Amino acid sequence: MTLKKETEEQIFLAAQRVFQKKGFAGARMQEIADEADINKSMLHYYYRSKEKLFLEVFQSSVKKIFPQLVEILSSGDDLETKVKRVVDFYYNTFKKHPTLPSFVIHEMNQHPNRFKEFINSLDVEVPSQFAEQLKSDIEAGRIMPMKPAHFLINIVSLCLMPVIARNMVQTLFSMDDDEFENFLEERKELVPKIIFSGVKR
Amino acid sequence: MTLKKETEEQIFLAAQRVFQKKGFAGARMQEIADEADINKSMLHYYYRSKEKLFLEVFQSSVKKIFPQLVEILSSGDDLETKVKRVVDFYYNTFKKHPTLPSFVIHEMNQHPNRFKEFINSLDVEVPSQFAEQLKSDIEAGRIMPMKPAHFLINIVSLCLMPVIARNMVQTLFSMDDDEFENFLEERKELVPKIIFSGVKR
DNA sequence: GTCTATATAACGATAGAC
DNA sequence: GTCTATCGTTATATAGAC
Repeated sequence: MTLKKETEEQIFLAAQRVFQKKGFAGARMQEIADEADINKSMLHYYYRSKEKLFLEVFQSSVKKIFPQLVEILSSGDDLETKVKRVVDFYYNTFKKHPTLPSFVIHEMNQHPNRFKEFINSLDVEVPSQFAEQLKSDIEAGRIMPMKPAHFLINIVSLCLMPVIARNMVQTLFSMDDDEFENFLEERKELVPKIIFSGVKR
Repeated sequence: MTLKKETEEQIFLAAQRVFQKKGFAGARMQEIADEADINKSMLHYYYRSKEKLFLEVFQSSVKKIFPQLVEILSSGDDLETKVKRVVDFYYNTFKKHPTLPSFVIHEMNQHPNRFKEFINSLDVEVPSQFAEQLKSDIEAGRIMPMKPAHFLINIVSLCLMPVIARNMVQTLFSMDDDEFENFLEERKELVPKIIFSGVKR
């Protein structure tokens, strides 16, 4: 008997890497076992099935993206600070887990209803105070008029898309890995500027 | 003998639907055959293997996204017109093919090198004239200062992300399908406004 | 708990009749 | 060109020894 907790954790971490890279359909239990350096039977011993192992990884991945976002939006900060915190949070998270967002999106699109149920079970909701805060910044001319949904989707789009489509960006603009890292760093400053670009003159 | 061309075309269209929805690893030859209402053996008769059928679908999908983009950027239009045309083009394309962008991104991430080679074989390149055009609009204060790569990625991000993450948007903001369609319509106007929001005051 | 061996099912692909 | 039947492989999952 090695330590039970360690083995289970090893499997989970390996599964996370493989699922996030290959997706559920593309992942192989053998590959996860190899990645964890653990016998393939152990995967079933601890998680019963590929499906159950996947679900744990998927739900844990979703939790990395949404609750933190809502937590920042619910804070007492002013809007500009919130936006900067969201941008920072996303770029730091995806630096550690580059394939996390495309994984969540791909699997969410495979099972939309399962995803909806899980999100609802987390009750992550955009705080009602947020809409008023946005309205006041719009009236002050700091942000161009738009609904809260557009505002949030804009931030998320500008942060996530370059990470998801990294290969596209590097190919089209002939960037090597260092240049791409630098590109992302530049966006940390650029994205909040765009979001707070005020009304068109 | 039914018409050869029609059968081959039927298979391709069915494969397009299934691959774009499920991805290569998640797609089943039997499902493509059912979707095309054609015997499974015919898939191999016309396309030899799943891999070859997939490649045709993937390459055709990539061609739907990039060459048109470059064509618009290379035109004689002023920058604001170009942006509006790009936004219109993407929203119209993805209205017809909602799963196209997430499919291309997912498969591109599975085989980055294959993707790069194919893109290079198309020689889709951002026209050199474009950087100068952007510079002149920046100097005129119509756009906040940034490199061409940021400018283009911003447009693509704001257009593609809501389509790719449709289920996320609809879940978080409790939109039904009609409300979501309306949301996209609103963005057709909003995105160019954001892009041309000028310098921060 | 961990391993080897194996059951079982699914899937891509082909052979061969028509 | 189109069909049925089937081969060969691979993948998930389990049985059973240790």
